[in-house]
Amino acid sequence: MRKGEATRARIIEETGRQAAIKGFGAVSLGDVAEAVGLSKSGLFKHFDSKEDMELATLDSGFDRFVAFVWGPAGDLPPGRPRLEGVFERWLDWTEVENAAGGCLIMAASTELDDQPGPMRDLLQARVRNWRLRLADEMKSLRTPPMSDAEAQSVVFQMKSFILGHSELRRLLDDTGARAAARAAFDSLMDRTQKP
Amino acid sequence: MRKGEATRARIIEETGRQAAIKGFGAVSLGDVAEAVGLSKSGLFKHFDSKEDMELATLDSGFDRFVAFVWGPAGDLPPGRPRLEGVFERWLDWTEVENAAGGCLIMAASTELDDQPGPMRDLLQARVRNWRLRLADEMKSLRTPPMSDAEAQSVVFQMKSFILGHSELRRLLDDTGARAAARAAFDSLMDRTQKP
DNA sequence: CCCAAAAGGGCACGATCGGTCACTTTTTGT
DNA sequence: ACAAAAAGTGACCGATCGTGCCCTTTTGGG
Repeated sequence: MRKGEATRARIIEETGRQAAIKGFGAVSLGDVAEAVGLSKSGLFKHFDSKEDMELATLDSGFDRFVAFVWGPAGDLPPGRPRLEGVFERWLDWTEVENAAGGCLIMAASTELDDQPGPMRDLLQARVRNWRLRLADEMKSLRTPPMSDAEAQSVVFQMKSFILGHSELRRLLDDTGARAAARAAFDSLMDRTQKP
Repeated sequence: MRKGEATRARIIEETGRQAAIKGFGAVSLGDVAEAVGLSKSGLFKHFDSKEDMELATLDSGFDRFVAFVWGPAGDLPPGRPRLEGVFERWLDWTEVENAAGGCLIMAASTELDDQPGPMRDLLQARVRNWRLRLADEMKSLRTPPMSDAEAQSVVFQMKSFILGHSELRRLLDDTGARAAARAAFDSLMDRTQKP
């Protein structure tokens, strides 16, 4: 049962890559099967249906995202250094690590936000959880800690700059995207830290 | 030749609606034809191909966007009042005017940013143009006017808050999305106006 | 009213869609 | 080494995909 897991992982990886480019709705089983060197029917030994495959891809994609972005930041001291590390890795995630299609989660968010179902539910739950983690970290920026409402407001702006950076970089081919995002985030941190 | 134009407009409207929800790649001619009460072959009397239809939809969608968001702001005095009007209408556009699937342009931006072709080219050109218009307006916030670089930085943040608002509202079902976006934008305008 | 042009329907095409089934090959635990 | 379980194949299903062709209906200008 070892071989199967490896194949399953390869399928998930390939599905994620294609979904980030074309969107989940435009990914076909045939394309994935061919890219991964399997027959279409071979896919069904690892997933019950296309939706099952998509759910596994989204869930695993989120795991990889959190590990990539938060992982290295765990070594940094809490508060601003850690938040800056997270922001930097987040930028890396969209423009370096996923050079082909950008961030799968971001693509899925705008694709699925108006389509009720298990995919949207999963996405919503995990994004909410991620924002909570960020908000918690925000509080340690000040003593005494800021209110939940203020922390959420800062998280909102942080995420906004990530989204803005992605558009600037991926759609508008603006090489200054990273600098723009970093400047906006630094200013936000300055304002948040001091009264 | 009057009747045809009306039908063409209905097709474009329906295509835009569906594309905002499912993405352009997942819109089928059959679905559009049925929704507007035509046969599939009837569509081809108005468009040469599916891509032709999509291009017309995106172009027309952008026209409607600019008319809706910028139109009413033309009556407001230049500078901050006008920019606040634009921002407010922009929020309306994503959550009120397009209640079903949100902003078509935003959906298309994340879907097409990694797919080279005429659709991406059109989108890129029109988004760039829109940002230039905003940047021009930004300059009249201060005397003497701010630099191009600074104006672009403010536009970047403004657009970021629009994107952040959309995610908060449409994916996370957060009713405080509008307040969060407005607060962030107000703060940005304050900082930009004063030295 | 008339008639050309525009608008639209019917139908079929090859390709591909997600998915099933029976079968063969490979891997794995013992 | 062997049998059971897992992994993978190929043929095939009904439905739908985008599109072209030919026919009928509707429309609008003279």
